[in-house]
Amino acid sequence: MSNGHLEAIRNLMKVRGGICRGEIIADTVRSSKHFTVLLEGLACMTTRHEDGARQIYAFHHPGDFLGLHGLLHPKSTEHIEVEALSNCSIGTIDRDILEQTMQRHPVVGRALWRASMIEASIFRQRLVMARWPAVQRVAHLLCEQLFRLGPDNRVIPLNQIEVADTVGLSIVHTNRSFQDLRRLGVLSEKRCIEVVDTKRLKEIAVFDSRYLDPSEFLSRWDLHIEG
Amino acid sequence: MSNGHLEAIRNLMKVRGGICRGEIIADTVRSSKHFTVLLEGLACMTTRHEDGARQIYAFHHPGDFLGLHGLLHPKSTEHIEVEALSNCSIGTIDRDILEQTMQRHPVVGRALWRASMIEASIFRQRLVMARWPAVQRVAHLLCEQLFRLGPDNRVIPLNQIEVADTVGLSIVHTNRSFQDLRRLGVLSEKRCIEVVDTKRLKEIAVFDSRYLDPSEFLSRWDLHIEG
DNA sequence: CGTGCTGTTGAGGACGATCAATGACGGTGG
DNA sequence: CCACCGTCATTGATCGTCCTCAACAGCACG
Repeated sequence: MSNGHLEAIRNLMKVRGGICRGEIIADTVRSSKHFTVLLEGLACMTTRHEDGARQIYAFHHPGDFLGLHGLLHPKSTEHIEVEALSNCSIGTIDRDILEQTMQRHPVVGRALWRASMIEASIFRQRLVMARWPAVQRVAHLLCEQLFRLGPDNRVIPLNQIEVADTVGLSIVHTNRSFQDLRRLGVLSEKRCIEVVDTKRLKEIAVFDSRYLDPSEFLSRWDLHIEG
Repeated sequence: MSNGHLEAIRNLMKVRGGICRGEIIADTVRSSKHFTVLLEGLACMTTRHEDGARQIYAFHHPGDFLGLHGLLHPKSTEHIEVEALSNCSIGTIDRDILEQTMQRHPVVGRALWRASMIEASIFRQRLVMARWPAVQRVAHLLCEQLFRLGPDNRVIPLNQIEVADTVGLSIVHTNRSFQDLRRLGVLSEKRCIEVVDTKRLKEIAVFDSRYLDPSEFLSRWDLHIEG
C-alpha cells in the first residue's frame, strides 16, 4: 500500500532502524507504551505454540500499523508477537500522544479501527482458504502478497517455511505445491519465489483483491490527520 | 455476555422482533443505513459460496453488534451476511444517529472498534484450530459457545451442520467427532448438544477463554455512553 | 571446509472427504 | 390416527489429500 499517510505523522514519530530478521518488533509490553508503524522491511503477526509450531496470521508491509491487536486487548493477545522477517525500520509514537491525537481528531481513531477491520478481513479470507486444496491456498497467499507489494513486483520475499506456517500446511507439502506451480509455469525455477504468470496464478487462486480494501482507508486518514 | 450496555442505548433503538430462523438479518445494504444490535436469539456471520458450501465465521449472541464489518468496509464485505439461527429480535439505530453519537462520545466509536477486535480475535483462534484434529476443533467450539451462553448453560442451541460449517469439517466427520465426545462421556446421548462434563471438554479443547476478552469492553462502554 | 538453514525427495500411514443409504424425529394434512 | 414429508443424525465403505519420518542436496556463512 502507498505510504502517503506516513508523511503526515512522520514528525510525531521516533524512527528506529537496524532491526534484524527474527527480532520481535512488537509485543504486549511494547504495545502498551508505544504505538508502532512499520517503515521499511517485512514483518509478520505470529504466535509460537508450545510444540514449536508457528502460526503466522498476516504479513506487515511498510505503512502498516504493528501490534494493533494489543492496543485495546493487552491481556487477550499476550501470545501474539510481531516478528521481523527482514531487516526493518519502524516508527513509534508514545501511547499518550496517540491518545491525545485521537481525542483531537476522532478520525484517527477511526483510521485505526479501519485498519483492524482489514486485518479481520484477511483472517476471514484465511478461514475460507483453509478448506481449499494445498496449491490453491499457496497460490492465494502469493496473490495477496503480490498485491501488497505492488504491481511491479514479481519476487515475493518469503521462504517456503513462512508460507507453510501461514497457510497451515506442512513444509513438505508446501514444497510440493510450489513444484506444482512451477510445473504449471506460474513460478520460475529459481530458488526464490518469482511469479512469471500472474494471470494464471490469480485464476488458480480465484483471487479477488476486494477483501484487502485499499479504497477508503488512505483518503480518510490523509484528509484529517493534518487538519 | 451481559447485556448491561444495552440498557444505555435502548432508548435510541427501534426494536424489531419476530425474525425467523434462516432470515438474513444484516447485509451490506442494511448496514449502510442502520446499525444493528442483536437483542434476543442466536445469529451467525456467514458466507455462502457458489458451490453451496457455507462458511460460518462466528456466532452472535444477545448484546452483540451485527454487521460491524460492513460499517467501514461496505465494498469489501458484500458477500458476508448475518443469518438468524433461531427466532430473533434486533434493535436498530439510524446510521446518522450513530455517527452523531460517535462524534459526541468518542468512546462509543472505541467500543465498536473494540468489538471488531474481539471478532478478529475469534478469527485468529479459528485459524489456530484449523490445524487441530477434528475432535479438538469441535470441542473448542463447544467451549466457546458454553462460555458465551453463560455458566448455567449446558445445552448448546446448534446442530451438527452448523458446527461443521464453522470448524471446516464435513458433516459426516463432524458427526463422528460428536460420537467420540459422547463415548468420552463429555456429551449426553440426547439428540441435542448437551454437555455433561465441562471440565473434560475444556481439557480436550485446551480452552483458554482469554481470547474472548470480556474484561474491559463493557466497563468502558457503560462508563461513557450515558455521560 | 564444516555448520546451519532451506529446499527436495521417497515411502508409509493417518485423517478426513465423499458417496450412498438408512434411521429418527417433528410437522402437516388427509 | 396414519401417511407423508423435510430436516437432521447416523452408518459403512472407499478414496485422496496431506502428514510424518528420514535422508540428502544446495547454498550462504563463518
